[in-house]
Amino acid sequence: MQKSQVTIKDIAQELGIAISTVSRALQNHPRIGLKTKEQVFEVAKRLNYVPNPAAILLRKNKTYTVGVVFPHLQEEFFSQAITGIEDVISAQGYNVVISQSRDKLERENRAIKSFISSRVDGVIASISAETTQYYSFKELENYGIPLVFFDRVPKDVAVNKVRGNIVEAAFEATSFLAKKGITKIAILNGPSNLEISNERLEGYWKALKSLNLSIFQQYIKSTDLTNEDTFKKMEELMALPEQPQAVLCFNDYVALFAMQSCRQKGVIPNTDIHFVSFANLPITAYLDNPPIASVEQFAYKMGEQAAILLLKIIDAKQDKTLIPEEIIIDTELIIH
Amino acid sequence: MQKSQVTIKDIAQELGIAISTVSRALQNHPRIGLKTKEQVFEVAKRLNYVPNPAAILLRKNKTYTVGVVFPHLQEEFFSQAITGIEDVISAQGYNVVISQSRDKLERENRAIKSFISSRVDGVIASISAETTQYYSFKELENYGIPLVFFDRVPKDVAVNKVRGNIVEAAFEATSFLAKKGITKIAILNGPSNLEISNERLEGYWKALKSLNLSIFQQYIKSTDLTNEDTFKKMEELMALPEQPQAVLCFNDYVALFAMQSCRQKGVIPNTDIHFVSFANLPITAYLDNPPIASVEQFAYKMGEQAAILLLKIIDAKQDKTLIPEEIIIDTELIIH
DNA sequence: ACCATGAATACAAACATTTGCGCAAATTTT
DNA sequence: AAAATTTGCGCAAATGTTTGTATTCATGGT
Repeated sequence: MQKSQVTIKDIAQELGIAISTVSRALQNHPRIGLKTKEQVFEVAKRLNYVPNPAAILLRKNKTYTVGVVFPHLQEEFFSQAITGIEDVISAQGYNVVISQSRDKLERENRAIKSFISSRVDGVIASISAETTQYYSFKELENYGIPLVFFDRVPKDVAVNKVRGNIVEAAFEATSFLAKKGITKIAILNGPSNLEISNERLEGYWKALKSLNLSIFQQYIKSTDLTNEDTFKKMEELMALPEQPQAVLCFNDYVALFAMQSCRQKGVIPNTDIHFVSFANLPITAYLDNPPIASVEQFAYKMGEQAAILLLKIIDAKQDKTLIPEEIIIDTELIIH
Repeated sequence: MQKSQVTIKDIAQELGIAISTVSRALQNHPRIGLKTKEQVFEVAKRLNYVPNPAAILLRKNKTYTVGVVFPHLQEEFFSQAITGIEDVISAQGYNVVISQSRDKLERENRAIKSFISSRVDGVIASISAETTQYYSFKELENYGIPLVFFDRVPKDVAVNKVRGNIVEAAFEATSFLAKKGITKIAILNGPSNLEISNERLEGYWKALKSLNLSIFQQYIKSTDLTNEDTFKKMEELMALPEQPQAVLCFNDYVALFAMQSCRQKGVIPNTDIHFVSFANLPITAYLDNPPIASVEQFAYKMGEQAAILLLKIIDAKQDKTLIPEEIIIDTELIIH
């Protein structure tokens, strides 16, 4: 009972017409008569015809597939984004293939290589914590595969990107703390090769500056996003002679881990040291003692926008005049 | 600089040999001379040749792609499993395309239809909370597409499945509570069309029985896994004249939400009412007050096993004598 | 009666690859 | 030295679909 062998040839034979006529009929081509079309559709349904994607792909040179490479699926920020991407993409008849870099450059490169050899129509990428050069992404460009960066984007202007308004968000978050009368504010940032880390720092810096607060170099830490390093950097902050009263964390996961680090040292999170972070993930809703505020980045919406942009580029692929686009999604500081 | 057009024809032309020779050389066919092979590989590398998957697919009728349809990516249990699947699958040169059913039957059906029309080589599925009939899955079978069920599996014996030893786990979890001297143990289960719900109930039931504890019908509740319903069912439990002292929850998410429900009513989780759950997700590591114990199901390992099984079936596809296999992964009760 | 027009359909090439078969030349066996 | 086998490679068909061009047939205008 292998139905999969039915081709347009079978339909053509059944009706005694040409293969090309069947093909055009199925595509609703205007040059095919109405009755012929009806007959074709009837037979197609009866024989349980399913078009062979390989043949279509071969002819059209299009896979109707987009690749997504993100650092982690486990992080809700990314899985929410994927949901947004999937919704948009699949509504247009495309498929999504997902790879995780696990913040390793080597895995990221492998994923992209695989995208190239499977000839995806486009790629959405959020670079790994290790990525400092963009060789693989240049390869994509060489093969003419459209690319949209997501959240973790390169500094480079000449690329398509969808990102949050992080500088503004960090400014707001820092100001929020300062307005509570807190003056000793530290930042537990991400790795500096990620532009979103620099943006956080910039917003933090601007806020302190505008409020005439002094900036201490010791209050500025970066974690490589591993739990161990986050733990260590938080300990360093606590060990300072002037322990900070608040910490602005790279994201909720960093915040949660930093808070654990606190507890181990007998420091009570959000009482002794206040935490504010980025992402505002649903899991924080389950906590009795979440960060006192978190920047909502609307991951789902960001994903949607990235997908829409990518599809737009794919559709306009022949148009070489297309210039790279940057979409910035506004954030919102949520007080818990 | 569109390199993507390089075909074996170009390589053949460059070397002045036949296309078929190039094809065989690249496949390391024994009938091709060593020097020819070397030349072919050299030119292939130089021209940056990438095989066209569409053409291969068309000839071989194989996509080197497997479809995965899971209820949610957001749930760490599933994203961990996907990581396991991805690791195994991609090591064998396959790709993974992922769809989320969001616990909706209609989305599940759509995903499977899409898998059929994109001609995936196999499917791994964890059924939605709504699934009671398996029409779509039967379709897969009709098309001869191998299928492995994962975690949320049908009762049906005649299917391939990978699942945890849930009856045993529920028995252990319930016994654990009883041994603490707790006698009034409720269960906040998942929907009854999921076999894993029934298994939990069975283990719960057996444990109470073996300990000579009585079973109260009011202590047995099912949630449809939406937060609202979980909330409601937990409230019902609390409103009972004999409030339970402990609740065995379907999974960590249900537990966390039930615990929130407690707090709203002024009931202190794990003091007034103890919680034990399934999944033992990493997020519980971030909580100050997690369920007192959780059943580790080794999602990553389960994913690996499912992928291994699926690949095995794909490889043995011609062998019609293959009988459905059931892989059971042992669980472990983790005390927090 | 003749040509132009247009509709409806047929023909065939093209897409990139695999593979059965065949044909030489080279090597081994008798 | 003839026969048999092996080695190395080319030819061409086949996979299922799309699409440019050709063909047929009828209609209508002159």
